[in-house]
Amino acid sequence: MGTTQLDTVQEPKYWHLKTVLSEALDSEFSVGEILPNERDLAARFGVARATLRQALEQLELEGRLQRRRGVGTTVAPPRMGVAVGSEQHAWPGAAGDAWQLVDCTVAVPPAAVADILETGREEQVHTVRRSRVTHGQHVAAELLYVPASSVPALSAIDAPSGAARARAVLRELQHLDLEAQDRAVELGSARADDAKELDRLPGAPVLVVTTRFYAEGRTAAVSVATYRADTCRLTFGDTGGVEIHHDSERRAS
Amino acid sequence: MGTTQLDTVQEPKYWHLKTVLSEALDSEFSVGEILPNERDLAARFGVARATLRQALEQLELEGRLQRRRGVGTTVAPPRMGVAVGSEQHAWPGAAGDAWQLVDCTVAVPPAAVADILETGREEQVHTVRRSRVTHGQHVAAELLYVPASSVPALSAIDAPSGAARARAVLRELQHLDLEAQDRAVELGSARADDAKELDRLPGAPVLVVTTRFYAEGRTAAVSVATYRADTCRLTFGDTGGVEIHHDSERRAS
DNA sequence: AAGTGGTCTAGACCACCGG
DNA sequence: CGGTGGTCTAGACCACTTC
Repeated sequence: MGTTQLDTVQEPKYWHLKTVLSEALDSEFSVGEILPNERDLAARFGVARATLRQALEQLELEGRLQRRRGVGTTVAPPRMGVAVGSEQHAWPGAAGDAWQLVDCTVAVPPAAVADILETGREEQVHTVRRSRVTHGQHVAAELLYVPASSVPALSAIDAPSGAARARAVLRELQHLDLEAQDRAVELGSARADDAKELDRLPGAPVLVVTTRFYAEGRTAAVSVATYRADTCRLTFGDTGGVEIHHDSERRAS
Repeated sequence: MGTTQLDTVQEPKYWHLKTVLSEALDSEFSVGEILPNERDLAARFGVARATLRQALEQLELEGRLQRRRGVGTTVAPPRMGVAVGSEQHAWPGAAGDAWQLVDCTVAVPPAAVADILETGREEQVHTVRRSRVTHGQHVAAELLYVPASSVPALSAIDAPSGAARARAVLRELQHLDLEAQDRAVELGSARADDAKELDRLPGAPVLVVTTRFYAEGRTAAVSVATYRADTCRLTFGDTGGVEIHHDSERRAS
């Protein structure tokens, strides 16, 4: 990349810098390539390191860069498309649904979830933890909240623990008649536990997908899935039964 | 809020600070209330202003705070739910669809859009600009790209300009038989023009919703809608025909 | 003019990864 | 161990809003 001077304009330096870097990434770097370190880059552009970092943060947010402490900054591959619309309505755990069981506990859910489930704010529910791996990348962590009333066959005490218990909860769920589901997407920042599972630092930007499952006229379960915002593009197949071909579900290694 | 000391722990100060502030927001502030200014807050917690700002940035990202230059930092209302799933498939511009026409130009779209449309990268297309207002708030800016081949009745030169031209393009679109649509959501940062329309600074986090409209076996139009990530929760109605009642579509003033 | 948040600097030290 | 990105400081000045 050239050592182009930053013109003295009435535009924040970090914004200008981001543009310059972005163009350099397009033309002079290939996916996976390592950039010079932050101190060198800052010196090359004649700005303080903090300013340079502001530009890099933006580019990372847009999925153009990937930074790892102790390693360096690399050019990120294009975001991968991750199907969220879920082909037809199906309970979590239906045949091969891209999610991998981690474990299951019984715990009091966050107040926001309790309100949606219409359980009391102190009431414990089954909490299944799952994680999603796509194209070899860890892209999402999920917590699935299932009130005991949705899986009456499961006694809270006799079920085995961990993954076996998780399987049991999901198996019981399939017995219910799924009437509808409801989804919302919003921006969030990764909690410490999710961040660890996603191999990011706490606070990393994530797309939070909240899904509400309806059965027997009420909310039978709620899923809160946390997707890495830097590497994922969430896709919703709304194709009305028509088969669509994409050549865009790619991700270079 | 208390002047609680930040314990010396092995956890970033800004992270701890964010937690403390978050709890204070829950218990001691109400929506719309103005926080003390950044210099005072930093002094009160015994940290540098930059560190305090890191915590505030996180809270703003999560939609808990709203900051405005020259004004101050206020407690944000809960995010508003914005329907994106679009009740059944429909062309943009169908009866009362929450969007407001701004204008229309003929221009070369970004390369990524040209690729999806399968037009040449130099080919000009109709570009309709719309904006979305929900609950009195400016929540989204959209660019709708329509190749001339999708609206053959419109000659590129004789159509009127501005909003009138936009209406004409949308009217012609309705004549096509919409076969399917396809949607993706990803995180982005606001370009200067979108930022201005959304009353944010350039670079503000946005949720970018890309919708592809299929008709006559090909992609007939592409919409790129930019939603304010701080104030919006995108909802997708996947309710399979069942009527669902929410009590959550609220937004305090 | 006064007060706010936004940008920027030039340093320092820390946590983590790799050889 | 050396090198990387992550955190933090204590200042300064700027852009904007409000009065």
